[in-house]
Amino acid sequence: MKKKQIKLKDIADALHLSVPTVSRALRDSYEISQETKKAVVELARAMNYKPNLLAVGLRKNKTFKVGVIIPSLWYYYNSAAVTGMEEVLEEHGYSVMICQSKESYNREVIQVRNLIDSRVDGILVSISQSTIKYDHFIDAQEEGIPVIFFDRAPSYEGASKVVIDNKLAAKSAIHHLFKKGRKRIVFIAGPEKLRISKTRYEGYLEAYKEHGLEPDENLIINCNFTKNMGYRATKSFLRKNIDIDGLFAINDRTCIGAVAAVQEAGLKIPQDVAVVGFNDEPTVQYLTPPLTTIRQPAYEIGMEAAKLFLKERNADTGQFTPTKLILETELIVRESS
Amino acid sequence: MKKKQIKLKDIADALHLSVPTVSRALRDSYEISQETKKAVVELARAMNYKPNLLAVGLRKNKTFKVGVIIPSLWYYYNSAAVTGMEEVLEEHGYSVMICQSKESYNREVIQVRNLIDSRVDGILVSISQSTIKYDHFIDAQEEGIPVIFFDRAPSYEGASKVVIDNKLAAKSAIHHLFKKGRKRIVFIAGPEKLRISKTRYEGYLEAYKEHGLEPDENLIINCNFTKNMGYRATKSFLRKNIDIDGLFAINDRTCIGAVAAVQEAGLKIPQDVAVVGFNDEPTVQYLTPPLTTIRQPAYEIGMEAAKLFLKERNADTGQFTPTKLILETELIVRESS
DNA sequence: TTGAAAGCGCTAACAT
DNA sequence: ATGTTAGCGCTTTCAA
Repeated sequence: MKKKQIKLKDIADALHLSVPTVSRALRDSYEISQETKKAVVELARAMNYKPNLLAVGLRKNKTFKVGVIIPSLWYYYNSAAVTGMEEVLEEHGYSVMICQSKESYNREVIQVRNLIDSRVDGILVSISQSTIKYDHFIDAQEEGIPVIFFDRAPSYEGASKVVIDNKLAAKSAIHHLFKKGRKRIVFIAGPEKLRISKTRYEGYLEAYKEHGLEPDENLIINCNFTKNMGYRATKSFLRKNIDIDGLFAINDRTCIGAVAAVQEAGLKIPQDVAVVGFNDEPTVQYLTPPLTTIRQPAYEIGMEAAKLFLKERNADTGQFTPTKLILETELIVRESS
Repeated sequence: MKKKQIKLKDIADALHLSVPTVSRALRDSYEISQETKKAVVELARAMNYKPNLLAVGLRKNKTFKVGVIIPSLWYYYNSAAVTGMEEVLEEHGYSVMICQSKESYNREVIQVRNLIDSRVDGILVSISQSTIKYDHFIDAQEEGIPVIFFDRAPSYEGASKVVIDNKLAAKSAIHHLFKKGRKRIVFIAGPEKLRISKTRYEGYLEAYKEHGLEPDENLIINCNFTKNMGYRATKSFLRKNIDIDGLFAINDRTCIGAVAAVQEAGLKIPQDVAVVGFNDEPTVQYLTPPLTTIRQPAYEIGMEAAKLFLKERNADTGQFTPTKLILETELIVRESS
């Protein structure tokens, strides 16, 4: 049943031409006569010729594949970013290979190596929670593969990044809660090592300072990035009976868990505790009460990261200046605050 | 900056061997002496040799890439299925190229063609809402590329499938509502053309029949697969003031919209209207009230689809019998019913 | 305007 | 146990 793949030679033979001529004709080279071009193109269509991308890739040392590494497809903003990238890249003939690090540094390293081995033309990464070394990315760059960080970017300055201003976003959330008359705001800070956790925490602190209030360290909860962890951490926090009137969580999932814990403790949202999340995941507007949260432009982040790749793919490695793009977030106020 | 890629020849030259010998040594061929093997392997490690997969692929006519086409990464069960596939496939050295059809037949066709052009070793598909012709899949099969359908499979019998028993699942939901004393159950049926919509509708009808009740056609709502559509469709349905006491939605997203509409109309869930969704998306247990829903084993579906691919990748095309795997669903009872 | 020759990096068939 | 030759399908010299 297996159909034979048409190759250049088949067309060449049929038209009594040579293979290179056919190749050039199909690429519309100036050195080929109009008639030849026409004949070749028509026959190629008729025979349903498809270039063997492996052969082209081998020859040109390009694969037209871009590797994307994200912590997890479950994260709404990761999927959104990937979709934004595809939007941009597919127009330029690239396809995307998605790898999930599952928040594991080891997996991330392996995936980068695999992508290098697969000779992808570029790597776009949102780093895992546990990533603290960046050698694997440097390796990729040394192989001539441009690396672009998006969303979760490391401190490493040798590559371009597309991020949001996490500090500012956190500040805006806290100031919003201040405006609602809240002063004792719990911060569910996420994993300690993660850079965006720290940065958002800085925003939290700065907001307090700007408001002339003293932050209380007891109000900080570190926990992992899941609903369950948010639930459990909040639950055990509430047992301490510390006085609170507001809550800001590093992301919506954790926030959903926290909200459940708060409600179980008999506290009313927003009357007793005003709540703000982060990310504006699709379902949070249907929670009871609908969640106030910070929308980050994940789709746009993806698009911009892809555009940076397109810009850098041909740049002479060695001496290009990495770009740092900062996109704006938006506070979406709903009934939880 | 760009490091030179080490190739077989570099190793061969360094050891005064021929390229094929090195190649065989690295693949642990029986015909190579132990010492040579050892020397080659060690040097390869030391030089950080990585085979050029393009060249290997060109030679062996394999790419170790598998194409996956899904309607959308937003759908929880799609992401889950993809993750399941990766789990299985990465062990066998395959990487996955994910394409989102975005429910568009045209995009799906283009993506299949691209995957064929990229010479993927297999294609795993959950078809789009608007797919009614299957020529593109047949094309792929004719090129010798195994095609496996998962989740949303077409009626086309020429390829293996991994699905759930949609009729049975729907029946179990309706019977559950019957047990709760409900008789006038709205069915939010999703897009009319979609096969799983029809099948779940059949389950709805059969349940009624088995229960000795006459189904009422006025209780069927057709609408698209989004929260908003669920909301709007339910809203306008409720305006007709038709008597209802139960609601079953084709998926959780639509269901969330429907629930919002029902609650806005002043009806209590589950007292006035008992509600069952479909998919058990991660957030639905945190809705108010937590949603009763049907869990489909998306992750397992993905794994099984991948395993079928592994089984079929070497089978002689032409005369293999397609497998049809049916996985079990589970009704998760929560407070909405 | 076209063709011949060479080579991308690898592996398989056929020597030896 | 190792080397020689050839070829996967394409593009890029270079030559005519």
